[in-house]
Amino acid sequence: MAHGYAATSIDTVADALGATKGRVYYYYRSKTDLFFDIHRQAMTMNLSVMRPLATSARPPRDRLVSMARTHAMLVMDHLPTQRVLNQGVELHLSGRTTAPQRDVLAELMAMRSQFERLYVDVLAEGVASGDFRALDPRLGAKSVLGALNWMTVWYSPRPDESAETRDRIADELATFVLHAVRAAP
Amino acid sequence: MAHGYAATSIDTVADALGATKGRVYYYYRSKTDLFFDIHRQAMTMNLSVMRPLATSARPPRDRLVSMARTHAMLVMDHLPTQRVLNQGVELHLSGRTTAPQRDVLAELMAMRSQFERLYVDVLAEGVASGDFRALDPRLGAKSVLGALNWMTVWYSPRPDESAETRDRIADELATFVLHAVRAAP
DNA sequence: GTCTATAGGCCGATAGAC
DNA sequence: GTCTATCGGCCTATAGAC
Repeated sequence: MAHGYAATSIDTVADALGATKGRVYYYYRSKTDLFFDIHRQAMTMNLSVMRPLATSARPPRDRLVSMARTHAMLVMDHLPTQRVLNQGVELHLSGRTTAPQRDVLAELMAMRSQFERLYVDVLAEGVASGDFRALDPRLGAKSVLGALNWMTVWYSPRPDESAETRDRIADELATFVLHAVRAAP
Repeated sequence: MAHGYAATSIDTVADALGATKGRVYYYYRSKTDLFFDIHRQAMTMNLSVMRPLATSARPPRDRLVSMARTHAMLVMDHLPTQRVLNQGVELHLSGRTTAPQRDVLAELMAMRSQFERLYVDVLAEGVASGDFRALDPRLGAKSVLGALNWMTVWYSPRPDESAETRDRIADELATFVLHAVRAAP
């Protein structure tokens, strides 16, 4: 989470646990398996938080705002976890996986797609209802995800940071996203 | 560019050149120096392309649209280079640099700040002129950069991709960004 | 200027004591 | 279940031949 997958050794992980490699390899067969497990846990959390918001009966505008707001809060509250999620793509892109790992990786990429589709569907519905301007929902979702996931790059909690500051950031991001896609009033 | 900094060996770099390690180490004292040089070249290119657009005499709206459009094109035309740029942040975040490298890294981070400030200044000017809604220019710039830089994660050129497809993507992104910040008409 | 050869170190993974 | 010890391999970087 702190140094990236490739740059982190199992010894470092063990140190953080106050243990040695032996313990880590008792629970995980390989470094990749460990990464996959963390990735799966993180994505499961994200989906369980975001799905109810995406599929509620409220109008597309409200759903998108609550999704973006909650998404931003997720990044700020679980920054290391969200960083891992973004590293998952890198691992996927590099193609540096062995054959048996590829199935697990495929499962994780499927979860990523589910997550992204929550945004795509809300955008498509909003375009159809006239709430949102005519846009390609898939490109729109990529852009929304970009604005929000990019927080993992620049956001760093300050020691004296108040809950109000985080609220303000989440609100700004959600407003940005809503304005980007809504139909001109 | 393809596998990430940590996961790429100098042997791999040499292979791509049809050479061996010896040649690489004749030109660069260390792997980090090589990375820094690529990073500097990439950022210099970005700044030289984007600065004229950001500082032209046109209204903030036009400048922002041309910046976003060109930025998107930069990502699509120089995908590996832009990926390297985003990895620079990771290296910065991890703090895994030795003392002598820290000065060079600081220089690169200064160039990153200059690049980001191009957006911050245009946004601030647009807010002051009433072209853009009341927003925090720094947060707005982060969001804009997120939407655009996130392209390095999802964009992958298709073999049969036409220039029109790229134009459409760049236009969609630029429209997204403009709508996100402009004042309600 | 480019190569081969290799030093020196770290890392992923395993074996086996306790 | 956790440890120590270690293997084998890869990687950064250097030395020296050509």
